[in-house]
Amino acid sequence: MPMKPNDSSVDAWVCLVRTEQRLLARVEEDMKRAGFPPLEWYDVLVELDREPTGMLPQAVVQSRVLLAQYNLCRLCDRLQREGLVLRQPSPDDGRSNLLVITENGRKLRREMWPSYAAAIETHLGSHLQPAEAAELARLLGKLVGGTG
Amino acid sequence: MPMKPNDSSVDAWVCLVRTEQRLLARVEEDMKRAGFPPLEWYDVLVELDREPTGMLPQAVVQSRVLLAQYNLCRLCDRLQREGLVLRQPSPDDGRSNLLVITENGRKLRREMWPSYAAAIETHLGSHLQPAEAAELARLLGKLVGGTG
DNA sequence: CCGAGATGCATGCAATTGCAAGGATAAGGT
DNA sequence: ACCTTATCCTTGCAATTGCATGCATCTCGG
Repeated sequence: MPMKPNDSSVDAWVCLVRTEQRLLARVEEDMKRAGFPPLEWYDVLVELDREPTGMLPQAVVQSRVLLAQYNLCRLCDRLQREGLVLRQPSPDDGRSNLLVITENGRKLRREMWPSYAAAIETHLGSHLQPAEAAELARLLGKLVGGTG
Repeated sequence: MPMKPNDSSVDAWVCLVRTEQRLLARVEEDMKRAGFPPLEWYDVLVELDREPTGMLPQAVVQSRVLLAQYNLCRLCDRLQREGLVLRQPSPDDGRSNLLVITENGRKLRREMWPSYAAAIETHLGSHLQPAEAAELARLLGKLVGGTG
């Protein structure tokens, strides 16, 4: 291999990708078996539900859930079709949509959480001491700076 | 089952998923800018290239790269179409395909690695001390046991 | 005010993925 | 041998994603 980055970096990279994908698949599978929609739905709903007003511009949600713009757009189509969110023209900016969570949306998010939390506990929490989980979060946090 | 909102497990979970997705997107983007195909291609090619014989049953590759069976099947279709692998009927098992890497496949893998290694270093290695990367890998390794 | 460029959103089309089903072979019990 | 069940691979169809583009609006310099 021509280049020689720290072996430990490559090892960490492989572990990171593989572990995340495995765990995410397991958690998603648990959620699906419980009859719930994909976790992306939860991600969007929880962002809106947290807001005191229950609404956010689509672009803000997009930046928080790490989805491509066209992808969030179509995800919102689906959420809207299911009556979980509404789209309102923004009074501040004629280009922007406000995404508004509906009562059904809040209800679904609330119902998903116990299963989600249980799956996280099963697939992650039960394998780590709290201090280890905190250390993991700290190390992961060091990786997300700027564009680097 | 109700859950404490600030549980360190949940925090670690969110960091894990978000960080992996961010970093993977950045690395894939670098690779694409360098004119290379998706990383899955690399994953399959490297498994075969590592084998002394340059071949493995499709099912073995599948279990290593964490893809659904129908997904790996179609990925192999693409690799075969590009002349990077061949499919041979297995002499041991009439149901099984042997995936064989071609000279072009080995060449592509070899050419991808420097860019891949550089991207890993940029997006992960440069943010962590070697000891931190090792610790990260260790913690992640604790998460993948059995079915739990 | 005007125009150039940026931003926020939507959509047509092609590629990829998920799902369900099916065909062929293998393994194990009777 | 026969039947049942499991494994390995493939494929049709629907849903989702990626990409390029288009449209309306906003921002900013003149």
